[in-house]
Amino acid sequence: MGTDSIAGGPGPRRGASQADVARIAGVSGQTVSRVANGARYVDAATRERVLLAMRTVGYRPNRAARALRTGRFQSIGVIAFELSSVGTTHTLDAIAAAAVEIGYAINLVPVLDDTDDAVRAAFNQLGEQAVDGIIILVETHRLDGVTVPEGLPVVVVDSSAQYDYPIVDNDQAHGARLATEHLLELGHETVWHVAGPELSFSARRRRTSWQATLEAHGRVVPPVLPGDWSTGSGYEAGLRLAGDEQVTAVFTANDQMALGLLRALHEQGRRVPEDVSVVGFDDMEEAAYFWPPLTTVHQSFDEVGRRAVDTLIREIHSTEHEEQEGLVPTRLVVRASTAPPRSTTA
Amino acid sequence: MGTDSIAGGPGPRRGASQADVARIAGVSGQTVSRVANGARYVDAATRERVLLAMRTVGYRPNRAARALRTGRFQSIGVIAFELSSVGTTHTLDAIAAAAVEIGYAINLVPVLDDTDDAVRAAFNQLGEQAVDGIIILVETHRLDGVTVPEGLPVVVVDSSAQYDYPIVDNDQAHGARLATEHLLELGHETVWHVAGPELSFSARRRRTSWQATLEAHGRVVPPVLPGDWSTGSGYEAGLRLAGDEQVTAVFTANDQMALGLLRALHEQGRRVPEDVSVVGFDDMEEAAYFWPPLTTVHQSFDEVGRRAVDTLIREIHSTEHEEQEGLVPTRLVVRASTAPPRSTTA
DNA sequence: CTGCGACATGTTGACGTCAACAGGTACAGT
DNA sequence: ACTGTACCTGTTGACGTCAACATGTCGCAG
Repeated sequence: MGTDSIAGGPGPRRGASQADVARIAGVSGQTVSRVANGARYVDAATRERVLLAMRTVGYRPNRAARALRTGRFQSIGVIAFELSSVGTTHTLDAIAAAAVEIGYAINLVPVLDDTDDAVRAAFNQLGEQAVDGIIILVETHRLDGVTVPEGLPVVVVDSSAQYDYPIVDNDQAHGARLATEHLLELGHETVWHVAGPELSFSARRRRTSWQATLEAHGRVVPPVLPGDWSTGSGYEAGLRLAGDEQVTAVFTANDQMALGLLRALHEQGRRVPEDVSVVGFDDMEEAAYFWPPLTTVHQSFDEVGRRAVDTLIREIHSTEHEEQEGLVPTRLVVRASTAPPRSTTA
Repeated sequence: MGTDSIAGGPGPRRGASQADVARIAGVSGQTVSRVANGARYVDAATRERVLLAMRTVGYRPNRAARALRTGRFQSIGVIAFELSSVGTTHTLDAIAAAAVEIGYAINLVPVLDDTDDAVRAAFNQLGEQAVDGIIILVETHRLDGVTVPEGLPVVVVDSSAQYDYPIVDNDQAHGARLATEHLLELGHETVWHVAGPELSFSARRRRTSWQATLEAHGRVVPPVLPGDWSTGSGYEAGLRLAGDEQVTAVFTANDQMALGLLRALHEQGRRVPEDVSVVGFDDMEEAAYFWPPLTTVHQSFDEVGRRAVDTLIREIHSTEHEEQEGLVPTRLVVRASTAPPRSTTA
């Protein structure tokens, strides 16, 4: 029979090709291509015949061939660091959803550790990967020595402004200011801060903004407690703060650390919010069920993801750089972990 | 000059090709290919010359062309549902890491909602996507009417055994038994259960195993409290259980629901573990910092992800199906949320 | 009845890569 | 010297697709 066996072609798995469809439908390959791509100028009857043939043989266009021919891959690369962090995960989720909706595939490249080499390796991967653009979800500033392949469009999800690429992010500074001002307005003398990791720009922005807000209100700026996003580091910070009666208000750079902090305060017999008020950052799903329910800064990861994709697609289709910075507003969600201090100076 | 401008080729972005490297190095394209793929029989000097040429022009092999030629894409598709769930995220993270280490790319396809159509759409995507195999992280049993493209290797991360594909998962049944027995051994009369969503096989396995364990010990099986993995649903369940003095031990199908439950119990003045013991499932990072620290079942998502990739790769390279089921053992982590009941029948 | 635009289809070739084949050279064993 | 084997390199063609360029047909204005 005409159906030749597995032998012959290079790869093992060979689905039906455009040519097969063309033969069955009695048209040229080009017409099949036209139908597949929804081009104009195809007779309705012909189109039907082709579609039928496609269905019978189970035709699927070969992305590799298409990409080779057109130079377009309909795919965007996402470089992510530490998928397990709340923000990254949510953002990735939103990015994936947005990308799929416009027919783009997601090429996920994890950065295994935060050495320069790992980051470079990730970029190299994407260099030979078939992607039309890159979204960087990496939470480190270590992108210096790294060369982005050729003129690949790039969008960075980060609050730093030191790249030449468009940036999309939650408005960290605004959120941190909201959190700090909220505590001051409640009557607290000053606000302590448990920071995120040094290398994270988000963390840095939150810290800077907290400090600036305190200074703007003429308050003392207490020493920063170091943290690394983890619940454990929040717990450590909590143990250190619990001993100090002066501490009546704490702003932690994320919710997970806030959880650890709450736990440490409980253990040490400091009540929240009666003795100490706590504000987090992220508004992860669980935050509303902390004990007590956590006042925190809500971030719109969905919106960030969607905007990142939008921006990247626009970069891909346009020729010139548009260097806009897209900050998504954050908002304070007041729950039960904050209250006026017990002994207000009055 | 020889360097022709942007015009000419189809796509806009054209990096250096094998031919360019060949010209510079003064060899044939085939030799460049050999160097790129580490083939034997290339003279050391020649290899150096080629490598140098590669570096000068910044050559990166074109994955699309390679895939077209070889029929191999060095890429695996991951179909994931609800990225934001703890287990899925961790597993995806591990999968990505494992895949990258062996030079495979990850093609992430989210299932936007849990309708059949959405699942089918995801598969279709991967059908024309360039992937060598698929890992299914979808937490639903709705894979019935779905046709997996051709003979694409598939690995399912799920506890159901109803597919013809290899399965890798944490040993849910074992974990649930451990949790239940732990509570019985502490002296509790019986154990209540807050279940995960109906459609989830993991949830179902945990529930079935909990029930079987109770029956094996001749205990009364209390009615199941419905949940949907969310903290909120755990809270609801907690409110319902808090009123019943009979309830002294609860096993929730995941940690997030346990958090909600703890909160509800606190609110209603039921102390944990003095009045009620609670066991979760997942051992998410935060669990150790709940109030009180949560006794829970630890899952090795890393191991599951690694095994899933291993299995898939083996499927890709071998011709026949190996239908083994790889269950990764779980273990109980005892913290402070469990204790003997106050009034042991003695 | 000529000509021109809108419609409909087909032919050719190239995207970048690698498998298959086809030389080669060098050196061992006979 | 002759054969065989290990090594090294080049030539050719095809993977499946689509852009560019043919050809057509049809209907309608002039």
